[in-house]
Amino acid sequence: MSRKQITGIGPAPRTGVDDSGCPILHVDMDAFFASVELLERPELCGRPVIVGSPAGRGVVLSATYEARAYGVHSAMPMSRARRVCPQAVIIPPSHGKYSEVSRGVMEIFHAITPLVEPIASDEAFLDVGGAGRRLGPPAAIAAMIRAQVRERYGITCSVGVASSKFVAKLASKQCKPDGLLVVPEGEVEAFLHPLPVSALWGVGERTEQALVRLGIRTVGDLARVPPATLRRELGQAVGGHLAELAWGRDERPVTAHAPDKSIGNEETFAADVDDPEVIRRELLRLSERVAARMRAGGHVGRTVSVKLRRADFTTITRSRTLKEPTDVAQEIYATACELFEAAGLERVRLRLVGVRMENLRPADSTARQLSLGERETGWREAERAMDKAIRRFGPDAVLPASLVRGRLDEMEA
DNA sequence: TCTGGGGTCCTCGAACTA
DNA sequence: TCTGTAGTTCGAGGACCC
Repeated sequence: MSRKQITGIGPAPRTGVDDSGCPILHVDMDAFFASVELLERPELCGRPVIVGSPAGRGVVLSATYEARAYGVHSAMPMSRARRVCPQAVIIPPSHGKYSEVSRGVMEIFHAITPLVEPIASDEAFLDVGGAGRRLGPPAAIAAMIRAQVRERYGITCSVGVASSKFVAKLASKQCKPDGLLVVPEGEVEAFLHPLPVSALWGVGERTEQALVRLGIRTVGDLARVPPATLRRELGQAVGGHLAELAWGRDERPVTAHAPDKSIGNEETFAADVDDPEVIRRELLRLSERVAARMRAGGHVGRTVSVKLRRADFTTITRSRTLKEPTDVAQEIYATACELFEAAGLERVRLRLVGVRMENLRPADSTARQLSLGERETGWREAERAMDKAIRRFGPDAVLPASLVRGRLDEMEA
């Protein structure tokens, strides 16, 4: 196979790489959070560094390649990470810093094409099909992006260049860290088929197990199975999707503005909790956070969903669709409490609670119906006033009374 | 060997509606 | 009016992603 891996930050890749049918770029920052931390602490370069909560329950958010060499990976429980790599320097996360760098990197992308689809703070798809005349072929644009990110922020990224999002994503993963990989249109199958099925987007632990039971271990194995068999074994959507991906077929366009579908917050307690009062207080805190985010984003939502995770990690969700959409924390909280009570988990030890709003729509497209007897001013206006105070004086400027009481209880304890 | 937090999407059964 | 059917919506849970 003749796919070309180009590493380093040269101005344009050498000739011979056929990137003509490859307008899609997937840019993925290397060990993003850890790299940002090293900018402030250059003395740690070359040492194993883990970003994650140093105490309590938590998982690894990011790790340098030196830490990964010991088997540390993201989402690994911190307690285990400390055990496999005791010499690692552990840095608590500072999300504000990462957001700032992320915004800057996204600006670099937007200067190249308006067709930027962010997937997370550290990766995005770009469609550079329309930028060729101005900036050159896709591989040259990819090299330029890598150079600019390194120059402006001192961190590295890897870029996959391909004819589709899915192949570009696999390509960037294959060339990590600090690499650039073009998969020419005519070589997609040769690139894909030797890869393990777990490399495919949408194949996690469960699906991989199901595929292995069918004797399918590589993407090539998968490609040889009739799509009808995959649909029967894995379901219509997943089976059909994987049958297409195995041949590199992925028609999804790069979409710059995908609307939010849900907004939620959840919290894992430092120790399991079975006191319904404490849980209700947490539901209020989460409802406040969710509602504030919805108002800030100009959303209202109709479905309130509550997530409750027991001490044994089994999780249940309960949801209810309201008659009218809302962005009012008190309405969300009242529904969340009803759902919690209806779940019958009072006095059950819980490790996590969450509140999520689904069925979102723009607030300005929704004429709100006042219910019979409802005053025109109320919680909605009070919460908007709270938003203003918080913007001016900080997040602790205004709190519901029960949260203030809760905080006092914590201080006294 | 203990599992965060923020999301999306899919499946399936029940309830509802035409 | 009752019954069966088919389509749609809702709710719960699970799998997956970063």
